[in-house]
Amino acid sequence: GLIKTKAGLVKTPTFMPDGTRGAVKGLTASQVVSTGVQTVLANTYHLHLRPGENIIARLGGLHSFTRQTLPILTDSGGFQVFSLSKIRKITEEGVEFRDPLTGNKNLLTPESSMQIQLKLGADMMVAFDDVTALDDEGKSRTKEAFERTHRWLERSLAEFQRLTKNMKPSERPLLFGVVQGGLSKKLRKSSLEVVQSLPVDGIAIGGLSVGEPRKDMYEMLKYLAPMYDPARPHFLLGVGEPADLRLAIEQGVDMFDCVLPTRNARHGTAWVRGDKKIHLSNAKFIQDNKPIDPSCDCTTCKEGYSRGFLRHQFKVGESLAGSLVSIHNIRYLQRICEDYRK
RNA sequence: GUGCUCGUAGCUCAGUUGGUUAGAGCGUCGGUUUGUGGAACCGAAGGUCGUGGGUUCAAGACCCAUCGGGCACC
Repeated sequence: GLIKTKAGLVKTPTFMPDGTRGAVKGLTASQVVSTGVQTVLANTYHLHLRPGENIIARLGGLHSFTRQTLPILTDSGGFQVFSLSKIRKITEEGVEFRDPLTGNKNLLTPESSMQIQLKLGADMMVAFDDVTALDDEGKSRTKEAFERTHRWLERSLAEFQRLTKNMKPSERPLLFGVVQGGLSKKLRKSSLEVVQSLPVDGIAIGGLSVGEPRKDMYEMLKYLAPMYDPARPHFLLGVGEPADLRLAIEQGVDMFDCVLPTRNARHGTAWVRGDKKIHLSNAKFIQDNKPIDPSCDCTTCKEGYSRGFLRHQFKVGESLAGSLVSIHNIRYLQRICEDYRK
């Protein structure tokens, strides 16, 4: 498929690396481009706290601020306040939470999430949703969160429409609604119907890949596959294992984002042909002169950085190793996407 | 040569008036990571306590000798 955004076209399926604080950790904007990805993610929650959307707007918006020319999708902050569950309070109005660094109280609502994302200058935005875990405590809240996510979606959409009504179509960002419902097929189906009944530009599937057995996620993706609106892109939030990507693409998913390629990279883990993982800090690579994956076309492999060199850099704590392997891992996922486009 | 001082894990060091199976940090080795509070975390291996005697129910610790390092003095 092809997604038209105000910053350019995005071919799907596509993988988006997470540039949570405005940068994919350890990479320059052009290094990110060099991996062949079509779009990157940035985060409402983090950028709102620091440096703040007003500062970024004053510095020309996300593209100017981060020097990234690729289309940028901002996440809504819903997942972040979920992962900060210890210090948050959910009300119908929104989520109250404390800045983990300063202790300051903050309130994120569907309306403020839309305002922040627009101020940041996002090309694609996500509606503010209520995310739950899939453990026993989370399960007791699944239905409540599912219902609230829909009410919040209507508020997100209303605020989005209010703020963008005077924009030309070519300047207007795209808005994704989020499907919730935990591991309940009944709720998921209903949630998908609600989201697709509204004039959102894309469908995001949230609340999966949060620790449930892989089988459960696969089953849900297979179940949802025939029900997607084919005219709109389908975005599976938070998925980034190669095998998961393949399965999801085969079940009609168009977009992914995940911290895994970059987090793994910083910790010395690289994917190689066959979706296998290697731990570059292992002693067996001390004298290994081969690139991470001889069949890979990423710049790290093409320029010949050896496993032995990378191991050394990891062992002495140089951040270059994490950057070089991030380029490789992102490229690995991007190649999976490209293979499916052929 | 004399005096003082120090020798405990690969490294740097804890180790109570002598009291279970001698600990830590770092390093080494292995693993975990799914809409980034994490360049984070979890686990494992690794020691005849310089050596040899002695005292004691019991010694890393006390005594003697010896080897090695450091410092001071002659």
